[in-house]
Amino acid sequence: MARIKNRHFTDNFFQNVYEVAKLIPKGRVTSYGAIANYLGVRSGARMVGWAMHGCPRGVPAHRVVNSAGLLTGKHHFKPPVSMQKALEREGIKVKNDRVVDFDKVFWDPSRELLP
DNA sequence: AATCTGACGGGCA
DNA sequence: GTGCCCGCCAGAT
Repeated sequence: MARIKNRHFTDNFFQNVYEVAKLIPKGRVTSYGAIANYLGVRSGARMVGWAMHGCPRGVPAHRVVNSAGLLTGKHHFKPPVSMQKALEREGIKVKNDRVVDFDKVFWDPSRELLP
């Protein structure tokens, strides 16, 4: 697929991001890059992050962290600690803004979710 | 129109 | 493990 550079494509991309985010099982987390990869945009991790900037209600944005398991987006929550709180409430342990056992709670849409 | 920034990722020293 | 650089694309100024 050649690069499609119109608004329609980005709108779909944002929608897809929200859909995938909603599918993240409770007690699991995923990364921006994983979602981008699942959507076919290899280097769209930043776009996923930007999509979360306007995440509608019902989208568990707190379950999306960066590839290192860091809660890089916590500063966008009010209060910022609410992200960690939400994760801990679901059984995910967070220490020093980092998800403990990230490899085990990691949920890869491309692998666990079938197209 | 040009430039900078950003809830990122991967590669390399 | 840590730090720096580059690529990536959409908004904001």
